[in-house]
Amino acid sequence: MKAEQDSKAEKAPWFSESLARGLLVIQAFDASGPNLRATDIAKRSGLSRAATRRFLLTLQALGYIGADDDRYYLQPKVLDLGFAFVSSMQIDRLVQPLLNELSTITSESCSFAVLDNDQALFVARASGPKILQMAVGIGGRVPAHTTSLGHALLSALPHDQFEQYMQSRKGLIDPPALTKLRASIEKGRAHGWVEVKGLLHTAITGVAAPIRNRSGELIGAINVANYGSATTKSMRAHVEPLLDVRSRIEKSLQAAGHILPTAAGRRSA
Amino acid sequence: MKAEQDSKAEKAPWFSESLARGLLVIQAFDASGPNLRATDIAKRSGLSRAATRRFLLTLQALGYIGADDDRYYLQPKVLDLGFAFVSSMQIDRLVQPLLNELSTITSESCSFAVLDNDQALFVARASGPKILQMAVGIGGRVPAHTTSLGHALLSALPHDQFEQYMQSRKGLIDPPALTKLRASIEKGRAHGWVEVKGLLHTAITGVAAPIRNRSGELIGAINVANYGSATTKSMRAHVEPLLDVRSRIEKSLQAAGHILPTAAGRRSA
DNA sequence: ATTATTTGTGCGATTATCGCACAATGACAC
DNA sequence: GTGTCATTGTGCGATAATCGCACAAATAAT
Repeated sequence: MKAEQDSKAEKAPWFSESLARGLLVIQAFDASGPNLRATDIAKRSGLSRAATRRFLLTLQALGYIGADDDRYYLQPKVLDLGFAFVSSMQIDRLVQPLLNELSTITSESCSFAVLDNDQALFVARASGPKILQMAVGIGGRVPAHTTSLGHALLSALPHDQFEQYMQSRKGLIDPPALTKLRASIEKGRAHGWVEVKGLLHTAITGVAAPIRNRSGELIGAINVANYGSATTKSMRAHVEPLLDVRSRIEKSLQAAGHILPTAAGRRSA
Repeated sequence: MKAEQDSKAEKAPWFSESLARGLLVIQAFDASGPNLRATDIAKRSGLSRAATRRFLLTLQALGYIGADDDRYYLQPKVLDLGFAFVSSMQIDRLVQPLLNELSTITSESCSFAVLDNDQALFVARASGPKILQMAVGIGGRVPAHTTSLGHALLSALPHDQFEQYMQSRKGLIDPPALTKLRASIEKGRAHGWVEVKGLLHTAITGVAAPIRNRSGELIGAINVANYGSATTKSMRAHVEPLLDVRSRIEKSLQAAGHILPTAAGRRSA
């Protein structure tokens, strides 16, 4: 039904077409393969070949794109853009050390993720000493309802946003699973943490807790995950360090002036 | 002496100012903290406040930036841009599994990195079972001369580019270290792999090998690293699996049509 | 209350960006 | 070898996108 973006849509005087188009070009590379020709990219991005070429040249001049003869490929520099996010959140400085600590205490893999629409997006991880490793790496995404991290994230959402999410999942998740999901989230809201067992894979068990800012809004979530034969009991033992590290991360982020410094400061009467 | 970008520099008819400026805005967030106000960003990016605002609004409309009252912050979606690189190289699908395998065989941490100017940029990693972990995570950078990965990368560079690198390091690295570096790289060129001990930290030892495309050009490098008391001998035992995995990664990338599919196809006479 | 900053926005001026059109190049078939 | 087809590089005039100033409103600091 997406009625927006129609043919003659008002045009906003502040919208920078060129920027939007240029970003389209970067994303045209996505899974499409390592090196593309100008025409391919034009097709993928829906821009004219001439425009595509101009953007490619520009990006090349800026060092984001390399060209070999007439094939184009992304340069590692584009990672700077993605990691502008990571460094803007100061993940490496504020979150990673505490995550490492948690991993050492629990001898398990610990991750930090944020919510991106209906997905949990892995931003940082401290791998545990166990052999089995999570297949999805940093920057990877997983449907929120399939992991403890996702449940923790959803449990910290405002009610209306959560209901909106649940609504959007209808038809995509079978009803019994949906019911279970809601139960899990409600338990999470009550306890401040969640436990999820055998959702993404039968052998995976995880405990997770949301990270909030000073005004209680969701920032992300951390978890402790076991990919083997952890008992519920053994996982429960990880909850205390989990919550401890959680609040230390929250303190740390707040001290760094993270998202909404005062948060009280809305327009008053 | 950067004589370029001078006041009235010819102006290129194909360069998209708007794209370049918009990207500047994203990067203005970098380490500057999680949420900035329009004026800050204008200052940091060197653009006029009006222009800055237009780009912020545009990026917000595209979902890359969030706004709260009048603070702006990056949304996780910007990671899509960075990971356009990772997915364009199909790291997760082609490299990560083999990296995991190498880590399992050696019981050590294994990483994949690419060369970005004078730095090794970590793109993927399989953490080993040991407690000690590398402090610098995915997306992180380290001066090339300080790690086995960096040495491997440098050893696969064309001679002129390598010499250019060495030239640029003069004055930044003390002469004896530079001499050692050159010796290490030459050994690397001869053997096809390098061993580096105690450079970034006295306790770190690593063996690494470059990854090349079909035409022999550098793509990246992988390594096996030990953060404890590994002997030279024990590390040597890792060389065989390292080289084995290296060539399997190369095959895998080539099969996926990686960088320069035929590579013979230059302009002939 | 008064000043100093900041934000939001309208506007006319400018120039950056558009996409067509053509020549040149290489791919491929026959 | 020659003829087709697809793709690239590039000029150009037309147009619309982008510029930054300037002013009002709002907020924070003195």
